[in-house]
Amino acid sequence: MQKLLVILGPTATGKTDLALKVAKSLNGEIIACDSRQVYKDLDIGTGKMPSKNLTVEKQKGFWIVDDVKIWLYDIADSKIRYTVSEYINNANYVLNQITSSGKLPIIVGGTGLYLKGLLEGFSNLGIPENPVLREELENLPLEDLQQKLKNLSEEAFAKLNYADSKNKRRLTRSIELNVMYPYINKNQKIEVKSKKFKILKVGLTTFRQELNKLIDLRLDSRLNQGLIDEAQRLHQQGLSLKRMRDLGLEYRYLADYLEGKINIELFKEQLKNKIHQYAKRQMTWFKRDKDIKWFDILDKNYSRKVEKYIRDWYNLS
RNA sequence: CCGGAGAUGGUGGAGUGGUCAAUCACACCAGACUGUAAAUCUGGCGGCUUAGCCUACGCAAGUUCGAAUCUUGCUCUCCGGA
Repeated sequence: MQKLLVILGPTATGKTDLALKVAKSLNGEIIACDSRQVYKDLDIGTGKMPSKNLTVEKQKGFWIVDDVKIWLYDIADSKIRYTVSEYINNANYVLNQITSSGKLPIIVGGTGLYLKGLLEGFSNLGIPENPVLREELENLPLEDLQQKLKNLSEEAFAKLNYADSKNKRRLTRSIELNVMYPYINKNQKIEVKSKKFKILKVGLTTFRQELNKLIDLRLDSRLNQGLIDEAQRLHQQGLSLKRMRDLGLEYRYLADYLEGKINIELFKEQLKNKIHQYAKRQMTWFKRDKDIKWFDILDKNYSRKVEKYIRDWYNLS
């Protein structure tokens, strides 16, 4: 059976570094699984630009970093929202390419939803967003959205968990789905990668406090790499502040900074906190997946351990 | 040294006699999440033997049935004047 390696974990744990090493030794190619690295020109803030002095060659649809192909960088326009559905299509395409060339595909990323969608498939992918409906629902209060969904389907509302039943965005999507259900073919096939591939999931993490320290250091190094210049350039090229805020984390606070709402000290302080929180959310998501084999990146023998673990899996059957 | 303002929970900052363990925001902790996912949302957040009790709004002493809220003294901080 074809093998598929997945390297995942919260931000700032060195997933790509590990992937590059493994790709070299096992003749692999990397598929990024990151909801923000897909956007063209968001290089420093999304961590596409390696911090070490590695060679980088940008090509259409992929980068070559240190002689290793990394797919799914720069495939979207940062001004336009890209979503899971597109990711799954794009990633499937690339996955087939790599597989048919006989190489080892290595999925690297921290976007849990994208990864899950790719590996397990999603049943609702056939139903795209409905801009007209969304605009109509956009400014309704929570209670109205809840009522609308109940009217459409009492069952659908009941299926939402407590947190989601108060989440406008989820309610909107659920309404959207239920409006469309009568008109779609429910027998669409869901491709499930986990059945086609022999998958190894490797998780990289460490203790919260240590992780936070790494995040802080990384932010400082991104600032040195020219993070602010990058944002300024993007803004000049027409990326609105509003859109930057939607992109989250560095770009959200960069927008505040460019607008003069916060100074550099506040920028760093607030952003660091937000990235810490983000890392925590990533862990919350990944913790549920019991197939992940976790490694502590601060363990003295970390490198040796993961690399051996991966090699053993690769060489076995 | 004189005049003025103020000291509230990890932080900012409400509250000016009872319904205050104290609005709210941030931070923090935990969680959810199948088309915005770096997004969005939920719960918790003084302590405990947790339908109750204890300790708390700078410190101390008072007034009152009752004080974070009123009075007096002390300590400290900030602003203005010497």
